[in-house]
Amino acid sequence: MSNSLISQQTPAAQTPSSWTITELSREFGITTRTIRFYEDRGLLRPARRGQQRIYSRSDRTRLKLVLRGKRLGWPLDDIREMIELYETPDGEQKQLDLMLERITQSRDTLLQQRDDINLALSEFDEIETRCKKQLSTLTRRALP
Amino acid sequence: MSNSLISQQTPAAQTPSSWTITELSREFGITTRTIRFYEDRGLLRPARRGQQRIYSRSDRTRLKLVLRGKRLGWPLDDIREMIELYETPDGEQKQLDLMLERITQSRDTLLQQRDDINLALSEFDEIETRCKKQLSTLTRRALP
DNA sequence: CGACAGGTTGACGTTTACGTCAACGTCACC
DNA sequence: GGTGACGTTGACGTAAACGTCAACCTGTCG
Repeated sequence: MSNSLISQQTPAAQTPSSWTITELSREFGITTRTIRFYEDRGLLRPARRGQQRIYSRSDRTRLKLVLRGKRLGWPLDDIREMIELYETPDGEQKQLDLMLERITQSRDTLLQQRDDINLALSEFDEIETRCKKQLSTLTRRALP
Repeated sequence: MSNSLISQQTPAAQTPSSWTITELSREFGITTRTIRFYEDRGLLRPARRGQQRIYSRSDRTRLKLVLRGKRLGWPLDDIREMIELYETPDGEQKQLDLMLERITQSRDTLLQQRDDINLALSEFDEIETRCKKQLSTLTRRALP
């Protein structure tokens, strides 16, 4: 069994098993130029039929991972490293140790981000409560 | 009572109540140039003594919020909007409605980010487990 | 055959978020 | 009164992450 989380799954009934660049761009709401740019930066490695790019199921998964990384505000280079964690096959001891270290680092970043988010969320709750109180005060004044 | 979450608190025993730009830059590990740039983009509004900038307790809190926004990968303009939510005083109905809408938007973004983080974290757990299993296999082979 | 949709490469432009550097002010201290 | 430490403004440079545009290839439909 492969170590990769990105490898091909058993083909589900209706979903296609390969995509063109415009199909992917439409599905994810990004431009084809962006997708090619990601390839240029080593984030994607689609197959070719002649000149044209063909995106496999795993290429599509990679792209999803890229977009998730973007939503978290990670730079592309960091995203590439992160994705490599998903695909690295069973390696040697040194390789595995390095992977574990990188996982720890990425996890620390994620946990920090999650803490930041939880703080912001609770502060927003507080502000929202105040707003609503203020609003009800206003309407009470308006209807005496 | 003010509506702001950033307003001055009762001065705690030891903490100073104003800072210079270099003090802040050292405390948060950013350059003075960056701090001035944030001011330029409307994220900070320090007082002046002559030409020099003086940062109050609330300026420092704002800066902390900026850095938190950066850790979440938000663009500076979005961070400014977010911070304005913290400071807007009691407004009129229209203003309050707008605030509530913005809070909802920011919260949606944060919740999406938190979902992404939780997904990534659980995937990393999975990868880590595999790595460790693989490692123990290696050491078992090494010591027959 | 022509024309058109879809894809490719390369060059160049643009925005964001800073860094770098030069020239100048100012205050304290020796 | 010079000389640092600290601070300011302005001009310019830069890396990342794309967008824009032109020129070209390729299959296919009428």
